[in-house]
Amino acid sequence: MAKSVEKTRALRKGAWSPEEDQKLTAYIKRYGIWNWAEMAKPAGLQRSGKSCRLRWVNYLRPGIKHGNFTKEEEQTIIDLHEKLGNRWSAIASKLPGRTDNEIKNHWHAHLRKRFKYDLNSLPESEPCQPSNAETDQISSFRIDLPPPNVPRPSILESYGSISFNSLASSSSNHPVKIEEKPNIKVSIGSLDNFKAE
DNA sequence: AAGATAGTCAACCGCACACGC
DNA sequence: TGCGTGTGCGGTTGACTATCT
Repeated sequence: MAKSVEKTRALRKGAWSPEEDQKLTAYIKRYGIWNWAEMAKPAGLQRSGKSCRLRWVNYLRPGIKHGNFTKEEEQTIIDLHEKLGNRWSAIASKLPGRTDNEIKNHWHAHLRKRFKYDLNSLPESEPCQPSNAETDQISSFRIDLPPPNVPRPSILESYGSISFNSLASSSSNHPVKIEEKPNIKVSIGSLDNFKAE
């Protein structure tokens, strides 16, 4: 399936260009997430499904906080890492807007180093809040009908209402896991179109 | 000013698991 | 029930930037 598809065309690697970001975002806004492996082509991207998913989940998804971790977030990471170990996705699920990749990076870059020198007294650091522009990205979200000749996203058929974050960060095959993700309220238009068709 | 080093973060890789057939 | 496929996850790498010498 996707593997064979991906084998047959040269896939781009490396950093994503703004154009690629725009294409992926526009495609997902319009059609939703139905199959990462098959989405790339109609979206006009020469990327693997994995690459698209990673880019979306870790960077493009609305609600992602970019910027420094607050003291509270750092403490949460420390506490959860003590309980859960290197289960970054589980830790990320407790920190809305933070991705497992970001937490993992932060841990390796900051916290492990801190633990090395001083386990108990974290140095003071100014919390850095994400800009309004970033948080304001969580606004309305419209999903139209899928393009011709592609399967419908089963996730949208199964749920009458859905949080955008759930839609964005999960596969259509694992609806149970979706509910564990932090809820970010958004409005999604045109869901009825799926049912009506 | 230029090279070396350290820090940061996006992205890739490979494995494991869930699911559908 | 086994196999193929898609997705999620954790570890790692590499590019880029900042700072130091």
